[in-house]
Amino acid sequence: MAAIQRHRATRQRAAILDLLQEAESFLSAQQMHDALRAKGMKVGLTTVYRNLQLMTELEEVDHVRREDGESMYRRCDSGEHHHHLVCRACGYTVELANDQLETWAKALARKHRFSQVTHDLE
Amino acid sequence: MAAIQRHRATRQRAAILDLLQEAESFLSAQQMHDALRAKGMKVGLTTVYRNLQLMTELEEVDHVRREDGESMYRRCDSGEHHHHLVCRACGYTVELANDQLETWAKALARKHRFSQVTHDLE
DNA sequence: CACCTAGTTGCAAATGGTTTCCATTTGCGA
DNA sequence: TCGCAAATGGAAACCATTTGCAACTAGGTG
Repeated sequence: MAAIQRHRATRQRAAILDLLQEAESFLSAQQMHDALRAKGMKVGLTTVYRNLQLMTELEEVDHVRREDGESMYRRCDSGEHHHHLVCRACGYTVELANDQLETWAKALARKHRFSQVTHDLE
Repeated sequence: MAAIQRHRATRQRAAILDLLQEAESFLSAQQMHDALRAKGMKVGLTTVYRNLQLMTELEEVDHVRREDGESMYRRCDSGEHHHHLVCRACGYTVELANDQLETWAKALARKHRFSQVTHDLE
């Protein structure tokens, strides 16, 4: 949001980004924290949360909520608007770039007199 | 879950259901609690949560999560699978019964070799 | 109608994810 | 090398939701 913002390159931030880079599915903040500690890195849970929040704002990672309300994060390949297909069993995820849905959503919104439609689909 | 379960008709349960009946949009457990107290009714917050949980299991109410993770509940007209169109400003909601989406979702799932697809769309 | 008992209630305390406080550390431009 | 704002992290605060438990009650039974 901030017009000009300087972000430093810290060991912790790099570690979190690396972890997300390797991950093949969504991870929760706590899972990342555990994984980092397991690797022997000293990173505070608070720091993980703060960086994920920052990266989400910068749109470097995607953020979705599980059914139980826990936040899950994932580094996305494209910076564009898209959806995910998530396996409930193993968490395997497929990214979707779907114009059809967009078109459909807009038409639907018009029909019901809504505007500025955004949507979530998992 | 229990095969045979007897549910009593209590003052509190009726009040919660009434409130949902009148509501024109989603309500959080806390909002309901406040509303009931405002009406002069003595209902414990715990009771509100427990009844909402029960009603959700019995599929008498729908349950969705707001962006911030808070649970919102609404009594639905139809007991069938459907989606909602929610106004981000006022909370006004439209229920959708959409076969097209279902079909699309299934085709998409097949394409990516998923099965037993469920989805959320708001 | 009085009784029984499992469903129900509600306060307090516990949970669990996430955020805030604040003192200390650390990038990094000058 | 200096200086300082950004960043860190452990503890405490937050807040929605859940659980423990003793008291209460709807509603079927004798």
